[in-house]
Formats: sequence, structure tokens, C-alpha cells
Amino acid sequence: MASPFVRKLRAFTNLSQDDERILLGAVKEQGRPIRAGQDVISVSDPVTAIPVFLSGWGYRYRYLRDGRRQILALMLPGDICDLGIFVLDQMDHSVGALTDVKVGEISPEGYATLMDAHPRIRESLWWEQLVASSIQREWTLSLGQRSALERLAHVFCEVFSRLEIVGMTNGESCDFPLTQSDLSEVAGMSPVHVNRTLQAMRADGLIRLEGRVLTIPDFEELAQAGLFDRAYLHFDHVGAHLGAN
Amino acid sequence: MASPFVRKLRAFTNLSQDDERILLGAVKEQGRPIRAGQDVISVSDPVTAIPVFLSGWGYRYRYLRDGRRQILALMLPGDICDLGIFVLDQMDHSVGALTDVKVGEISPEGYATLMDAHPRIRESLWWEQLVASSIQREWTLSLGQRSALERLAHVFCEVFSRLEIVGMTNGESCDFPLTQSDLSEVAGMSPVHVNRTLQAMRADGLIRLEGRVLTIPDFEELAQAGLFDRAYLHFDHVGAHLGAN
DNA sequence: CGCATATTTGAATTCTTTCAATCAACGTGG
DNA sequence: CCACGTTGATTGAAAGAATTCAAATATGCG
Repeated sequence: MASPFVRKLRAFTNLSQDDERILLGAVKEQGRPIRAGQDVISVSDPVTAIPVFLSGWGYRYRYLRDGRRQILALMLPGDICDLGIFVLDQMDHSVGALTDVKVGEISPEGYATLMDAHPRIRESLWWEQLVASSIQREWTLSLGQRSALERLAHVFCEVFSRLEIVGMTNGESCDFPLTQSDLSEVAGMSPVHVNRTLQAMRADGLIRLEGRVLTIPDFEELAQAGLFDRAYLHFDHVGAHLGAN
Repeated sequence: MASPFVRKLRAFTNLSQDDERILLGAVKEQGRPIRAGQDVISVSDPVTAIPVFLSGWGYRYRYLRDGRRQILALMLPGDICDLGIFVLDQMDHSVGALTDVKVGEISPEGYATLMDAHPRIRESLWWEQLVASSIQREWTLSLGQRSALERLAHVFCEVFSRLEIVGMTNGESCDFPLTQSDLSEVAGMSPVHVNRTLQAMRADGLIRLEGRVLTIPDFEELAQAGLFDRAYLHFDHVGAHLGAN
């Protein structure tokens, strides 16, 4: 069973056995896990390595001066915090752990080697970044244009699709450890309104959400409700021409 | 008078005369300008070169199926459309011209040379990208957490700051070619509400906005109103240690 | 001057938030 | 095994924010 980190990159292209070995070799696993609620990296921290989510969920977030907080992105198993992060002297946002999390780290040297000596890996990592940027744009679109219900529906579709690609869904279901309060910071609305909107979605049979498990009885219907179009995720082997084997 | 493209990168580090010459040499200017309202690149277009805004303003945007549209980012003189864009086979959003625009293009080969043979330029371009990502995150924060007035105030502060760095402000004023309708797509609100919010801001003396010119009598006050903190723009010569001269 | 584009206004409606309570689930210690 | 504290989910009612629709003004340009 491959690590989610490798599985994710396979959505871009086929990696050779060697590529996968090299990739995993570049990620040094931290000893103890980070507990839910703690930061993986905090804003203003100097950046000494690139964190990789080996297991567990996290989220990027930024605060406003007066305490309001927005979750900027969800980090799922296999996700990498920004490459090129070394260029800036410090983080401009924080990354927190939503569940207990195992984090790996790619050192500056390891990173340089991957990018210089392994073209297929380099392109895969680039792709990872570009997808992350595309997702960030989609969240901008969501917050700017989608209604409350559409925003939540869209988040559910996105998360399910991203988990699917790393093999972490079970039929129509997947883990969903966010509280309604977390969701409110994702979707830029009050916790009370999240609650009411979820009730409406349940009543419509769009989702089930109980005990940290999300079930989507009819994905197409939910996608319709959230104006979800997976194109922005670029999970379509765009790097197939580089593929090994 | 240096091109805004070069001036912008100087916010990261000092480039040598050679660097600047090489940089400008890599940008091939298109013959005729793109007229206001036209696309610089359209969604689904194959990507054959990296466009650079030499003069004029543009914006990234994405549509929802039902026609709602969100402006995802503003492109000012000197801005580059995503590097690494070659990795994906096609654009996942469009870039349009807000005013008449002169666009330059960096070819895949020119780009490869810049990145491989010129470390200082490579780092500068990386920095440009990371700043663009940071801005995208800030817009996510804005749309999720800031009120209507705060969002508009923040946009004004951001635009003014970004123009300042390329030397395109005049004292307390700068160009501001967006219509209220454009602003409504930037800030994710209705045109009518933009109008009313602008009136409130004018009444408070936060801004003047007439004839496509924005004036900010007291930047600090506006920054306060928009919870604007320039840190996310990283205009602080973080690459000073690489500097030439 | 006259058309096309952009801004402004009013009123009614809809969407969200806020505040304050209540209820449910869960783990801990006695 | 149960009381208790904590966290998360739910509810109701009222206030506030933003949208919609339609119409009236302005403004700019040929």
C-alpha cells in the first residue's frame, strides 16, 4: 500500500519504482505525531524544511487583527506545504493540525536534489503546487459567488474527490473530522448558519454527516447543488507523456 | 526609467545590470496591444508562453456554470502570469484586460534559461509567484471574514501598495480603472452594495474616487478600516542577501 | 446631440448573524 | 456506575447586512 504522498502524485503521471523510492527517501518522518489543535508551522516561523502530511488532516489559516480567523485550505494526507517556501524568510500564515497528524519533512538539500536530478519528480511536484494554487482560486470563487449551501456542498465534493485520489474513501463515505465550527471558518459563515444549512442539506438527502463520517448518496446531485466541476483539480494525468513504465 | 516588471522584482533583491538586461531580453513584446475587455488568455487555452503585463491592467477570473463570475486577482503592470504554467495542459481560468494592455511573452526556452542559468533571477521569479499565492490567500481571507466596507478598503490599500512598488503612484493618488461593477466582482458583492459602501467611505473621508483616479487622504486610516497589514505582500527585500552591487 | 455605459436612489425581500438557551455526547474521576 | 465538566450541535427570536428590481441620473464619446 503506497503512501498517500506517492498516490497523489500518481494522479499526475506514472512514477517509476525508482522515482517512488527516491521520493519517499527524501521525506524524513518526524518522531512523534503532532496533536490535534497544535500548529505544524506557525506564522512568522522561519522555514527550515518543507512539511508533508503523511497521515491526518490539517489546515492553513490566517487571522485578522481583531481575532476573526479564516481557514484558507484543507491539508489532507499526502499534501505538501508550499515548495519554494525557502525563498521567503518566514511563513505568512500558519498550518494547524485538525486531527493528530504525522508529518514528514523534506530538507532544502533533499528538495534541491529532487528538483535538479529527477525531471519526472520535479514536474510532479510542480503539478502539486499548481493544483494547490488552483484550489485556492476556487475557494476565492466560492466565497465570492457561491451561496452558503453551495459553498458547503462544494467543500464536501472537493474533499471527497481529493480523498478518493489517495484511496481514502469507502464507497460513498469518507472521514470528515471537521466540526461545524471548523466548517464555519472554511466557508466564511457563522457556526449557527452552518448548522441550519447542513440541516437543509440533510433534509434534501444531499449528504449524511454523523460521527465524523460524511456520506454522499448521490455525488452528481451534490455536485450540481455546489456547482462543483472537478476540472480545477487537474486529476487527469496531465503529465502522462512523462510517465514511466 | 525601468520597466515595471524589473522594478517589481527589485522589491525582492538588487538585480545587476546584467540581470536586468537578461530579464528584459527574455520578454518578447507582442506587436499590437490587447484592447480593454478582451482576454489575454482564455480558460482551456493551451499554454505556449508566459504572459507578462508590460503596461495596463488585467484580471484573472473564473465563471460558475450559471454565469456568476468572480475576479480572482488583479494584474498590474509588471505582473507575470503563473510560472510553471507549462506543466498543466490548459488554463483553468482566464486572464482578461481591464484597460488596453501591452503584453510580453516569455517562451518556454527563455524561461528555462532564466531559471537554470541565473540564480538571482530564478529566486526573484520564485518570489513573485509566492507573493501572488500569498495575495490569493489574503483574498480568501477577505471574502471569508471581512465586511463589505473592509473588503473594499483592503482592495484599495493593496492596489495602492502594489502600484507604489512599481513607481506608479502620485502622492496620495493612483489610477484606478475598475468600474463599480468590476469592484463588485472583486469583492463578491452586488454592484448596488458597492455603490452604497463607497458612498459611506467617501462620507468618512477614507477615499476619493473620481474619473478613474483613487485618492487616499490618510493611508493609515484606510488600512485600519480594512484591517490591512502589508506583511502578506512581502515587499521587504527578503532576498537582500542575494543582491548584486 | 444622442446613444451607450456607469452611477445613484428607493423600497421590499432575502439571507445571515447575533445572542441566549437548551440539548446531546463523551470521557474523567470518585 | 454515575455525577460532572467540556465540547459540539441545535433552536428561537430579533436585529442587521446585502440583494433584488426598477427607475432615475450622470457621464463619456462619436
